[in-house]
Amino acid sequence: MDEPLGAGPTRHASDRGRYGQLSRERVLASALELVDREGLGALSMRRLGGELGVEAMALYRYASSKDALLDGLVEALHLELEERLAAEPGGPAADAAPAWRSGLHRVARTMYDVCLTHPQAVPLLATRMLAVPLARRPAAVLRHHERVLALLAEAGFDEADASAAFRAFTAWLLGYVSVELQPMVDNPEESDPAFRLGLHRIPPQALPRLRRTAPALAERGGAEGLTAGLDALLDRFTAHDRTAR
Amino acid sequence: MDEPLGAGPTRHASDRGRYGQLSRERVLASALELVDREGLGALSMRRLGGELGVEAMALYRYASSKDALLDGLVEALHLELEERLAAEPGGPAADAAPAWRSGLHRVARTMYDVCLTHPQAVPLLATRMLAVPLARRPAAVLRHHERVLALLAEAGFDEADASAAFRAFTAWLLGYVSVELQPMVDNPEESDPAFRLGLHRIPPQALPRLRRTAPALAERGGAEGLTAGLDALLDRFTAHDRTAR
DNA sequence: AGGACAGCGGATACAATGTAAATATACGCG
DNA sequence: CGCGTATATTTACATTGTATCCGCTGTCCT
Repeated sequence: MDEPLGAGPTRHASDRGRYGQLSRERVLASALELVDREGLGALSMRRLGGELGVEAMALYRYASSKDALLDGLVEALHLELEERLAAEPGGPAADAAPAWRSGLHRVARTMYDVCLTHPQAVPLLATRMLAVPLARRPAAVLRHHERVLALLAEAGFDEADASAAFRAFTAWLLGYVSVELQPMVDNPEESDPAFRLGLHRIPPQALPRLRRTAPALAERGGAEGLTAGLDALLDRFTAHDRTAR
Repeated sequence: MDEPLGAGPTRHASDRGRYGQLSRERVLASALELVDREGLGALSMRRLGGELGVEAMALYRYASSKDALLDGLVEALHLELEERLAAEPGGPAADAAPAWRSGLHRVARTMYDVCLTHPQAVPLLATRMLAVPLARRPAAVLRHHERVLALLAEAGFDEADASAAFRAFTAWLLGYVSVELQPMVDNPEESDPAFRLGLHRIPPQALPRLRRTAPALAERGGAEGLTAGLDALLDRFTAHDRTAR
């Protein structure tokens, strides 16, 4: 850590090509990897710099602040969403559902999968993303919004209903992944689901239902639970002048 | 930063009865007030100490860490929920809905109101609260869970369905308040809703639906939107062996 | 070729934060 | 009164985000 000789601050950065190696993609990918591995709390500029073999301040060329970096992670998640959607094209639905509905299912399920891959990053979706005013959200997020709106338009919603359905879609999706994926993060190595919730040491007589239901609460609803609830919500909006379904 | 005179570190804390004034309630109330006024980012131990006329370290007697303090805020929100539920007793529902259903409506609506009063604290619900394992959550939160489970049991759900319905209830409630209340925080003084989203400077031809729908997206669904969606979700779980709706 | 130049990364510095440890103070009880 | 315990303060430190300035690297122009 000390500078033994050489009064001038020389000879440092010439140790090979640590020059053009950084890029926004590399920074964000490395940040996401770090968050996946050690959680959001481990993401600091110096730490991330260390991962990339670079000084902390170098990162500021690719994200103008830490908040901007977090927004970048939100963007990265949506880019991964787009990749996955493009990978599995999901042609005309096998089941009898209309195209717009299975389209929304596919978007929701894919987002669920993305979040399952990066559970530690989920809080960013529920907070940072919503905190950013619509127009300033990363392009990938806006494209995602646009895709959902297009599917809703395809369903024949007028503007008001589409807007309501859009908000319901977003709320349900974010709420669902938050509730479902966040608990998995904290005691990850504990396989017994009942124990993972720590239901031991709930006072025995107090809160009887909670105590009884706790094991079942540790179950996951999975992507099926997501799409099932989504259908329920969507039906509510389609059922304006016709009967549900 | 220097000590001009008086070698001994005396004469400081004798300036009147700043002694037994602190309490957990006062600390949490002051913290919540500060968050309401200036946002979560303004909540630091020193700042909060300042609000209470006390040094930062004094707070550690009432919250063992900053995270514990944030959990305390989650608790405070749920205490306020309980107060409000107790205040308006909400006897037998005026409408024809069964008691359990209007009970759930009331809980959801009241929580919505609480969040409306403290929009800056909403992110804590969606992150801190879910991150804490079930059994370690504050007592008020557990009582809230118990109440919801009791209402679901009253509805005749078996354990598995009650658990699924409980998760859906929580996910929808948290997602809804997050989506609905969080944007309101950042540009609070902007009354025109379209402008609040900053839909200006969306590229004109790109994202046409988003651009067209943006004004409608700025609308709020209000508590009605919350309960409507809740009904849709609950119906999905009641409709096991009977036809939907 | 040489030399300006723009962009990249490093070095240093600073203020703000959470918090551990030791210390001083106030209150209540014998 | 004095003693003990709960309460608050002081001091200190490591960690964080980030402003600023500087040297280095590669490119392009003449």
